Amino acid sequence: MYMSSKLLRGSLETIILKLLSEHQELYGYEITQLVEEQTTGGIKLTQGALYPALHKMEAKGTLSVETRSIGNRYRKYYSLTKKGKTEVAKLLNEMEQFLASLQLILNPKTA
Amino acid sequence: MYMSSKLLRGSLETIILKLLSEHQELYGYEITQLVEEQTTGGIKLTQGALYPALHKMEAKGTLSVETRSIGNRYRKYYSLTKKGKTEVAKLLNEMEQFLASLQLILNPKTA
DNA sequence: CTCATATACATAAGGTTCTTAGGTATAAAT
DNA sequence: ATTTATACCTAAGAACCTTATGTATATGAG
Repeated sequence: MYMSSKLLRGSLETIILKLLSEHQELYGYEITQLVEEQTTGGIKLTQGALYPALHKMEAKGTLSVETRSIGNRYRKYYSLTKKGKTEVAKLLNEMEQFLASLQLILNPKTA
Repeated sequence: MYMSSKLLRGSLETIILKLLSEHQELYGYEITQLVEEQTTGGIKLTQGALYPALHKMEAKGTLSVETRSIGNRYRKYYSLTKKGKTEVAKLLNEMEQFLASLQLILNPKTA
């Protein structure tokens, strides 16, 4: 499990929040599967990046956790807090602004 | 002079190479101006990020430098080496792939 | 004419965020 | 029975940036 691109730097948190804004709750491993599926393998998260990110977001108060037993195992289900919902909107907005700027560099108007 | 977004992490080198693929030669300060103009202020490079990046790219062999006197001052003009031209293509390709993947997360097909 | 701002280079300390590498344990598949 | 998948975790180190600072010349405003 690897991440594939240093371009991902800085966008992991936004990606996690965005997915949780569409799924109500997700556990860590599930997030890595979702990202890989939705991007058809284009983006693969490393666990070394994912878990610390989740813990950080929980500490910040944007995510809440509920540990649930599945047979002899457990999963930690994450969901957005109220603060998290505000944060998604903010980060998605920032990302769109940035991507728009980046497009201006990548595709300069030939006008 | 500030950078505005942690999302820029990892894309600075690509941006510099892309601009030099369109301008033949540019000096450092000129690059910061160009980026700010082309993105209408959306992206502002910091000198603390720019100059080390230029030095690193020169060391890697993707850029060549020519120091030129302008009155009592000097400017360091950078241009793409042969290796640099190959690198631009590669990095632009990687960035497009990544952005395409990112779009799949941001705008999941509702189909 | 003087003082602030713009131009133009540079480095260094520190922080964030990742990679890489390891560790533990259960479940399923070959 | 052994490998692969699931599912959590941490730690050392690297990479890349921010912030702060330094130096020096040129220009513009009052």
